[in-house]
Amino acid sequence: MARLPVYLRALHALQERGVATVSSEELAAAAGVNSAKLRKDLSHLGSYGTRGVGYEVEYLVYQISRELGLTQDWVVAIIGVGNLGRALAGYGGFASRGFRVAALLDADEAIVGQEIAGMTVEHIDRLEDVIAERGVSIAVIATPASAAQSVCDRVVAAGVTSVLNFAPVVLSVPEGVDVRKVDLSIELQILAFHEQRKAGGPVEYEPAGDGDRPSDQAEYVEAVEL
Amino acid sequence: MARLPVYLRALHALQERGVATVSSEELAAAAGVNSAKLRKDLSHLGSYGTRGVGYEVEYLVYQISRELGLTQDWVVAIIGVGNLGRALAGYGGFASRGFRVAALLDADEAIVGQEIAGMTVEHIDRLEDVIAERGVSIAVIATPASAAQSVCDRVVAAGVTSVLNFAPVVLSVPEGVDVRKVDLSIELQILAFHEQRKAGGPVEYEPAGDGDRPSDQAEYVEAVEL
DNA sequence: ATCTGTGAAGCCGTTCACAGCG
DNA sequence: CGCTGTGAACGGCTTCACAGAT
Repeated sequence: MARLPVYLRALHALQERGVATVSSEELAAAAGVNSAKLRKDLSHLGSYGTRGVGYEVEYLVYQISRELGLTQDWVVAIIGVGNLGRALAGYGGFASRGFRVAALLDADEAIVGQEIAGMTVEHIDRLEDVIAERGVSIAVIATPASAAQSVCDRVVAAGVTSVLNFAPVVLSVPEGVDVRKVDLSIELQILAFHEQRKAGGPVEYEPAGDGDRPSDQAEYVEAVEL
Repeated sequence: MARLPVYLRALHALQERGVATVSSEELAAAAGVNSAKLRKDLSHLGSYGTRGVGYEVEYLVYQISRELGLTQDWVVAIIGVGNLGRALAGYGGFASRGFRVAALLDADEAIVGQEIAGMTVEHIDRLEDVIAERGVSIAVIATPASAAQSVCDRVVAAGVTSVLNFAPVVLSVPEGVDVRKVDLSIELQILAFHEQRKAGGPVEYEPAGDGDRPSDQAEYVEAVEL
């Protein structure tokens, strides 16, 4: 359920505004989805709504948080402390959602030892030790493409089964390991593709009317290198 | 066709290794997809393969590049020069794929005027002028969540119809405008969700065997703030 | 004989529409 | 009467399997 985090964010916003109850229609609008879809998604977690009324915001926040595993803390290691790694290290959205960055690792001697976002960058040689000692369960790979697969192999060998990959390569991992990827350059390429079509470009194989509705925000992604 | 950029990357890698021809099977493996899917995707661009042989790498690279609109240059503006904006400005994967970052804009007087990745950060007040003068066609929003919607409204009003949003909000835009979003915190939440399940967590509503196959890299995304 | 291109079947997520609860 | 929860219809994407080109 990749949409639950989006609902959760919308619910948090409502909570801050002091809203106690929402209808599927309202919440769906805030999350940018169709109301039937939202109801079906929520019904998978159980019947947390009240017919004729809607959903109680606070209760729903708790249920979704629990479903997503956000009621516990997750220990994250960031590997590769280039521009992107630095940006991730300083990202405030982690702690607030139960993600604790416990290590920054890099292979570059010039970077190792630097203080970033209140943490000292450690040498990649310590990777296995750090994962074991601090109980890292999610590895964020922000290395250059060339290093990504070997870093991935090492974190997997060290027992990590969740990887967020920012390097522009397809990582191969054994069954049971989850890899998600974020690739900026692919995002831009997809935008360029649509942009080209709009600009009265040559119509290639579809008649017309692709239909980009307002809330139809695409959800594919790709990665930044370094 | 969100997979074309992935194919293209795999093809570039093959090209660098001097490979002249690939079968659908090989290319599919490199891109992390099924070979039937790959053939169907490529067949939509025309018949660029040779039966009994495979696809000519160089020719296919050209055809896909053309389809994606990468044979022309795209002018990009990055709005919000926090940690993430800086990382994006310094990202090398842009220029090589026909994306030219033509402007960095921010509202913070302390940041305006700084030199980053060879460019001077300009004040957000100049947004409309910059878009018009330099022919910006893609806007990258890397501002805090609170500023994202108003920045988005301004770039859309200025004629931009492609937006890449890193702020953790659902942007609402008029029909005809393309928004893609990258949200890191949502990525981590999805990983946490799966991780929780693996760890012998309470089985909630599915029997078992979710089946994370190796090449099944998820493709949803979400954004970093600032 | 090999590997592409593609009709046909299968599968899964989305949407519709309404029964039924509050 | 309003709004949730959900069976049923729909549509698009994926996979299969093979005809046919080289």
